[in-house]
Amino acid sequence: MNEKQNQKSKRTTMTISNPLENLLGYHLRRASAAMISQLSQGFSALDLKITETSVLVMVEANPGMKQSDIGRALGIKSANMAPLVAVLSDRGLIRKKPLDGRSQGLHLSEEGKKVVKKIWENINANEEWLARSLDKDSFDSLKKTLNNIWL
Amino acid sequence: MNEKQNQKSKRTTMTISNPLENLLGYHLRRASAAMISQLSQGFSALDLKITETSVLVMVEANPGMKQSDIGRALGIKSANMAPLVAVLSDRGLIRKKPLDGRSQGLHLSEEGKKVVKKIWENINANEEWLARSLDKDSFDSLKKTLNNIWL
DNA sequence: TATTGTTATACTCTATAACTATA
DNA sequence: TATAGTTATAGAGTATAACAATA
Repeated sequence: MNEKQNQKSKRTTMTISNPLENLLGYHLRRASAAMISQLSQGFSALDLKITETSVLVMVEANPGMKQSDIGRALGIKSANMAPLVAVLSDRGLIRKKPLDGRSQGLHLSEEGKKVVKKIWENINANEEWLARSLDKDSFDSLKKTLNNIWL
Repeated sequence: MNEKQNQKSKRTTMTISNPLENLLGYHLRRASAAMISQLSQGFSALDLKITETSVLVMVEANPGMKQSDIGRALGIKSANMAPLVAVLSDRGLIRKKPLDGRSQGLHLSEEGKKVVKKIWENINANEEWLARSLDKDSFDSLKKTLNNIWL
């Protein structure tokens, strides 16, 4: 008899009020966190972090590009790009070719190209997960709304 | 004489391709980061972190609520709630009142009530900043879309 | 047994400051 | 002078593991 009401709290059905639920910023933060958690889980099989995958995808799309340009495009500071690129280079996923005395162009290795294919599989699966969570119309309108506003 | 083309790169107008721009997940992450940066800046004047302000707002809306319930509502793990609540308590913004032998209800102090007013000023300013960035229709549809989906 | 709260610890991402070397 | 890249370090948020005390 009325078992549902007793599922969470035993005595009083003390309802929780969350004023943050009315805020767009709050939902933006929660939605982003949920998405990142989902995406990271997929990338863990490749032993890659999200920032690392974003750099690999950029190198694939812009072979020979300097890491400073990639960092600017992704909003990653040069101080954080340095160790990030070092890891990818040490793992043999990217190669550095000198452009001049101070800057080096980044290229994918053969191994890197294989890895990027798997990265895209995960990215596409994540977008589908988002689409499932949002329904098609909301997904499209959200993408259009957010596109080219931030950065 | 075509000065605009020379604003960014000197020699070649090497256009950067960013395939991530087509992804909703990417924009969600960037938008959330931009919003958090904006909001944190406002809270720094109060010497409060975003997670701390979210707890204070919840205590204001639910006086006497246990920290475990607040953590659940906000998606903050109990291991992270403990030091968070301790800081707010040490600063005299909240008070703990024992509910039973193991749980304690949280309440705002007078000082805490004053601080929450300023928190709301910052939150409202942030929402207005978001609305300005997005235009009214997109803002409303975004809020409706994200509402009650995540968590 | 499950819940409340705590401590310790580690990881990801981001930020600033200071620095070297090159254009 | 400005840019490319690096190192060191700190902070904010989140995660797991292990634990004591209580319901």
